[in-house]
Amino acid sequence: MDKKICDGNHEHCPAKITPDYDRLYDLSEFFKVFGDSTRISIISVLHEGGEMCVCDIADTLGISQSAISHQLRILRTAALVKPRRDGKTIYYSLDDEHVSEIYEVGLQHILHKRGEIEL
Amino acid sequence: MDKKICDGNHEHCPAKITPDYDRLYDLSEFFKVFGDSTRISIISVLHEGGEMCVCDIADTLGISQSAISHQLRILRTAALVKPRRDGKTIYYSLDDEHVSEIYEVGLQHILHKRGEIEL
DNA sequence: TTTACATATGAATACTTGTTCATATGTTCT
DNA sequence: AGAACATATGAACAAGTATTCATATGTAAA
Repeated sequence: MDKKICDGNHEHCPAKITPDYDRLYDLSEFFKVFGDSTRISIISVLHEGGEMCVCDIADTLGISQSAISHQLRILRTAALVKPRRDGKTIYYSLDDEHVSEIYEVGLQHILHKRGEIEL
Repeated sequence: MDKKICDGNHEHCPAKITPDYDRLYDLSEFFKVFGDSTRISIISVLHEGGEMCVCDIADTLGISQSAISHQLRILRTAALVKPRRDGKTIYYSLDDEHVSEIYEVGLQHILHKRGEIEL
């Protein structure tokens, strides 16, 4: 009952590929976290400025403390940032080296597309 | 009228950072494209299998031709894939080397988190 | 223990987005 | 020209999500 959409008589009919949907789902969820301007801004700020407290992030970005806190939770859950408490203040920093790497590659890509970088 | 949220008396009050919001918005839009399971599956399939036509992508993933076509448009608009017409058939492939790079780094990240890879 | 500060969170709302269904476009073959 | 095939697209609906507002938690100082 394999419902073929096309007749399969194409010149280029590639070898069967069996996608690992679990992996791909996790992967899309991972990238989804980068795909919001507030969250990528938080990542950017932590990437540039290193460890920073919530209110300084909010102040730097001009976004409400509540909104930042909500997004930090998502970033925390995804293990992209990690908190460190010092008294009343909680400092956040990037958790994983992959985060910086992906941020940088993505940035290079859009700078390249804008012609602001030669590569 | 610089409404400070915190009093700024923290031990670690970092140097002023001025985010480039235009860049960050573009960057988030870029990552947003990766952040959908259908689109990342398309990217995955093209990454593994190289150039492939629409109906083979749909067939491989078990997703309707219409849904694939809609998502291909988004990928095309973001310049992540490029089409090549051959008669009735349109073959798609990954457009930019950055796409593969980001896909691979992201995959490594989640495999690492799952403990399926040592790094 | 009150008061003030830093952060987190629940509920509600407004907005975005992915899929389906039906149909349109464009190509090839007869 | 007409039929069949491959892909694209518009409209509608459902589902997800980011922000705001109000408030709660937790910590430190008075």
